[in-house]
Amino acid sequence: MIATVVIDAVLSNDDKVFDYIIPAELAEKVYVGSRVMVPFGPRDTEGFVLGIKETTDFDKGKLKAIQKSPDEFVAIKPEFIEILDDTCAKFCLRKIDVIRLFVPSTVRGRKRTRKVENKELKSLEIHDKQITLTKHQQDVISKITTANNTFVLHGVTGSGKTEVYMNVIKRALESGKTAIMLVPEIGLTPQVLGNFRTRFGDNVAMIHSGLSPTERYDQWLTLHNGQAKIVIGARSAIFAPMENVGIIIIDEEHDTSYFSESNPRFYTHEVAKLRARFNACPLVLGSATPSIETMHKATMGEYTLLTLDRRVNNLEMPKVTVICMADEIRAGHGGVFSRALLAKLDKTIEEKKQAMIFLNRRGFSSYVMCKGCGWVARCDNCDVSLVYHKDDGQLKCHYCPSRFTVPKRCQQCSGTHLKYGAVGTQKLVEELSTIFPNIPIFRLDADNTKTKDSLIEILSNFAKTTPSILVGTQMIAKGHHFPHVNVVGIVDADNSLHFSDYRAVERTFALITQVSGRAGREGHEGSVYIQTYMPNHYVYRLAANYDYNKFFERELNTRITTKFPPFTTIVRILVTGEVDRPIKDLIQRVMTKLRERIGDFVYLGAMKSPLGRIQNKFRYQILCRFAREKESDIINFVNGILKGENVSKGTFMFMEINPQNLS
DNA sequence: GGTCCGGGCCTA
DNA sequence: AGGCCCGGACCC
Repeated sequence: MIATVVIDAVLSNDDKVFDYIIPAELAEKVYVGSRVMVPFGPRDTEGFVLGIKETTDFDKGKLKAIQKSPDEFVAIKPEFIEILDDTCAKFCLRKIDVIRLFVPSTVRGRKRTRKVENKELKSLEIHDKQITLTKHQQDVISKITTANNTFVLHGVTGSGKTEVYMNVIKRALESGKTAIMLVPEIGLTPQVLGNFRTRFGDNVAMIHSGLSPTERYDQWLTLHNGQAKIVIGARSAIFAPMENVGIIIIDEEHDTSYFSESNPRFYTHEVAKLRARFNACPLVLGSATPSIETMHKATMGEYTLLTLDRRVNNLEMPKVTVICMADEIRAGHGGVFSRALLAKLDKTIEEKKQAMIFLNRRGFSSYVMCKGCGWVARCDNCDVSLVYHKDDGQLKCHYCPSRFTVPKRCQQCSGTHLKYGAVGTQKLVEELSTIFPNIPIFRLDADNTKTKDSLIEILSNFAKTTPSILVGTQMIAKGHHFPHVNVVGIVDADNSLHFSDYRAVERTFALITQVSGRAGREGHEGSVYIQTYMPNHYVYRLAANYDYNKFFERELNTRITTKFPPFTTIVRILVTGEVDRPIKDLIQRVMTKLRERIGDFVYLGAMKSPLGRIQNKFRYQILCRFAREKESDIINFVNGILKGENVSKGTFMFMEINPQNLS
């Protein structure tokens, strides 16, 4: 017999497969999906069997034989073989790119990791207890368990979505099936894992990119051999090697982390749909603020909409107050915190409760500027200003690892009057410590959660300390459940509105709704203070009233009139490289070809990308917008052009469909 | 990914 | 003419 083999190396763009003889002594060991060692050119290489057949078109005399099949198991399960081609086509990936998502590096490669027995993964348990299901929850559960649709579960924060998830998962397990539960970020997995282990025992595995190679191998194998029936994880867990999947849940489905923004680029929802179709199982996209695209599909009948519009136990939604910071200044109050928020913090501390302060900017201040000449400290390698980090006394670039000492004088005019720009989380902690000297103030952002367990540590310390205040970036917005938080302050809410991006308003609405949802979860009224310079912006008015439906309607109208997704398809082609000129030429060539071969698209331009240089690489991009063509046709068309270009070493070119990030 | 091959271009 | 560097093709 002859095996079709994909070589585990990035060969070239033509995505070839090679035929090999299966020797008689390996006939019982080589299956479709098996990992094999084959002679390839001058040496032996690893590969994966994608098919087994009797004949070949290749010159039989030149066929070589498979050397060995090293594993006791079949590395790629039939389901993945089945969705391989569709996944490649959807995201313009080569077979090996996708196979590497299916089979982690710990399973590939020569080095075999030893299985570690009884390895305990850190988990975090915060709440507190079995809840009797509301009628709404029961309705939703019965709908999900009776149809294999893609469901959009639109549930306000605190409406008990997690309880719904647990129940549909329980049903899946009861009928002998397995379950995939995705959360938007690694930081959330320990908490969810803790809650699921309490309910389901050690049936639960966890997969995300933060695991050590050994842990990852361990978890992967546990799922692969069927020992664990549930996987909790970030986006890469959509590739968990389980069989007979009975339910797939994507929680906080609007979250951008479900888009892989580096190679290999894929969109979790699309993979989930392929898996759900293969397994004939329901897919649940849950969120308090479903993305415009998702909700649009629900209104068009492609997805089934389910709604939970009440909090459990009839809790009120937190009361939201929008505060005009310009008014504060006019009243002679120029501080970071408004008077109303300060008063509420006072009261909260008096009542021995907790507060969360949200600011989507880490560091101490966002830039250092000379008051005399306007010089701003910038990164040597990137087109961005440097952020001052007071805790380690450095200027840091947020786009590369560069660190600089803080200048005492302006490096242009030698002036000594340096101004520190917009406040970050570090500065907020400092201010709060001055105002409330005896109250523990915790901080949570990308800077102090680098080590594996630091996030869990901060969260659990905050959870057991009353009164206290937690300051953080959007990391604190997602899903965490803290019963004693009754006030949430949103400092500089406008921050995310100012991105020149058609999704900026949508993102701001989602962020405010998420953060607000942290307040008042356990029988006491919560309050939220939004500090803004644009108090009349509709995003604040609608977020304050929890009026998602109005917001969706309004945003969808904007997308129609401005011709943005879901009514058009945006394609971004980005080229990066160390030398300016050739990249410029390359992007111009591609632009010309795009223009030559298609008449019916709105051309937006080829230009230096908003961040013109990152990590010493120049960046140019083409943005175009297709109004009528099918997405798959667009992908094929653009990809055809890109493949025709020879990209020199050190230069990268790729396309993105409806990119999340335009910088 | 590694290796081999050939064209281009420098030097003598 | 000889050498060597780089980019492309090829590997079942």
